[in-house]
Amino acid sequence: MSRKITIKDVAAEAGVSEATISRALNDSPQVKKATRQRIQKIAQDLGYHPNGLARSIRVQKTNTLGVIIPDILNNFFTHIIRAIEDAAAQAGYDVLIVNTDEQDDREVSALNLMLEKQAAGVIITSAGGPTNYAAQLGNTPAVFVDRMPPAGIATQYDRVLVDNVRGTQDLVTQLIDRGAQRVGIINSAVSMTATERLKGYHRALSVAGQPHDPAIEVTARTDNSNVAQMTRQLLVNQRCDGLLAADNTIMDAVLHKLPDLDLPPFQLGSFDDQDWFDFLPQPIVTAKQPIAQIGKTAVDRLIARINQPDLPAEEFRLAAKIITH
Amino acid sequence: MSRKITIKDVAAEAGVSEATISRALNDSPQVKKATRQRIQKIAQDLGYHPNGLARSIRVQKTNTLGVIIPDILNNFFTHIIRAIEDAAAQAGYDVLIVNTDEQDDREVSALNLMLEKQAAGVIITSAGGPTNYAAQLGNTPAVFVDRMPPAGIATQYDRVLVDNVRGTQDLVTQLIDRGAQRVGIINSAVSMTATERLKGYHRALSVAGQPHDPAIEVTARTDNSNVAQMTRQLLVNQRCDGLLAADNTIMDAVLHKLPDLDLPPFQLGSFDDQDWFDFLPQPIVTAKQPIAQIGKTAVDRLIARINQPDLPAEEFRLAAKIITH
DNA sequence: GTGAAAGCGCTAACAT
DNA sequence: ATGTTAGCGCTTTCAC
Repeated sequence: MSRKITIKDVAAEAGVSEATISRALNDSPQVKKATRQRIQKIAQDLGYHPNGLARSIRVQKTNTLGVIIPDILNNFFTHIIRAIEDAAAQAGYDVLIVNTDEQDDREVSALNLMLEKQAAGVIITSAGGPTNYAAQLGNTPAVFVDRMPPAGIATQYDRVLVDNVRGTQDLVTQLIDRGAQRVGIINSAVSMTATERLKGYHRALSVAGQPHDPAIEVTARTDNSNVAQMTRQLLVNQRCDGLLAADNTIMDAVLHKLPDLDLPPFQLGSFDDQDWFDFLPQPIVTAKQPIAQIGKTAVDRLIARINQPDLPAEEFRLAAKIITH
Repeated sequence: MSRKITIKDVAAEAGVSEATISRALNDSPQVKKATRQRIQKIAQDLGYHPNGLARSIRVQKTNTLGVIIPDILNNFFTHIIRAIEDAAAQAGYDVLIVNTDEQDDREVSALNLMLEKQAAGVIITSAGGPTNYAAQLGNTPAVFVDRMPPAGIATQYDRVLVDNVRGTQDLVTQLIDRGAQRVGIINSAVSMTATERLKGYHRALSVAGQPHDPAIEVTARTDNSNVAQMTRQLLVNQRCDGLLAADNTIMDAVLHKLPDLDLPPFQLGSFDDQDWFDFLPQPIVTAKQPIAQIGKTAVDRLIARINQPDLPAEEFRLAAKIITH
């Protein structure tokens, strides 16, 4: 098996120094055009691919952004990934994605991997557990997206996320406008998200002059294993005529349960949108996050911070849009 | 901003040579236990993370597998990614995923990126266009998954994919068993996949003693822009009482069109499964691919080839499973 | 059991 | 316009 082609091989073949090869391949203006073309052809013919690791080590920087994702099977996050990839590519960065499956220890490994690969910065959407970000990250630039780190340290980092309070308020208001008198909520297991979405829910009720009832405010487990039971609880026992699922995975679990129940008409709402909601047998209202914009904002901010590390930490809140399927 | 901590800093702090640090951190048996523990503590305290790029360059290998995906928004491929990540992690490899959005030029860039990052091997599920794999890859180990390279060169590489002929045959047979007398097919734009799925379709018809009719065998564009019109064509104009979508993206487009049409009952079938098919207003039969197994097979084979480059190229065919939602 | 020195592939001063 | 040299951070002989 032929050894890997290096710049040395190209230099030997072309009869010039390695430095000239390097210059020619990097389009340095100071190498003669004829030489450059000759060298590029030789490199091509030899099947030469520069060793990016060696390059990165020499120039002391990479063009890699690390991205930590809690659940790659979740449609919301695949859209995030795509938006991040696009924005990153446009800025000349490549992306190292790691899926943690909502496991804290995998988040720690993911971060380690990214640091070892010398990521220029990281985008974190996992933030489940007790990871000590400050200690792990050192001074690697980081932006948190969607899921936030613990309150104490959140303000040290840039954050990009949807306006949960407003989005949920608008969503619940819409359910009420459509006739719901008693809207139950199955909230998210992610703490800050849950707090904000609950707040929006309460606001909508207050504005509509409807009472709060703790009995119809329940919280899903991370794996949604209790959602089926809660769905029955709210729609049957508690006689809710409106149900809000605080994210798309919860809604999925709710939908799986509904056929078992024999229910009078009720209003259904979900934070996060899915294309296939169009196919459901009953209408559904969603708060659709501006995912592309979230991804782009995160990347732009991260790159800004890479280039200028002492920017003040900022929070970016983007508006959700109410959609009726 | 504090400079990045290197092995040199740890050596200075510990009062030993860099070589000893390296040995200690790599659990070399020849370093005294006390020394090792002392060094590991110092490294920890300093927030030292080894530079993986430098390491890779020195040992002349990486533990990175490149993965090229045509459409990260497609549920099928996110499952593939997850299976690959899991199998790779288990074998001590990390994964570099690049999404090409079905664009040939992005596939070429993706491959270049992987070669520059010195990927130990690549898994390719894109294979859309005229990429010259042999020239691009050189002797980088590669495994093709799901989408195959052009016929001429396919046999030079390992391939992992579902048994399309059998899967489609079983699927169509199921539709016929459920009462369909005239099953139309909207085939995939991916050529080899299409050929095989058409073959399975024909076989099922032959076994059932039903005639072939080219008028009800149509092909979707890559972007599915013609699927809506074809759906009407088959179900209305051609009066099919059965419709097979040859992949999940086609089925999605079909489902979006159905509400516009006012149809007598008919049988619906789809290659590829989706969880949310459960929620559809009418039953649907699918051929579910063994995705986890496909991913694991691909990774295992790739790693085998990395360790033993002159293995003969092989094809792995895995059976799909018929599911009725 | 530990240190000194070389070198992986590349680029950037500094020469010429 | 091109060559020479040094060195990025790490591991691995080869000494001791």
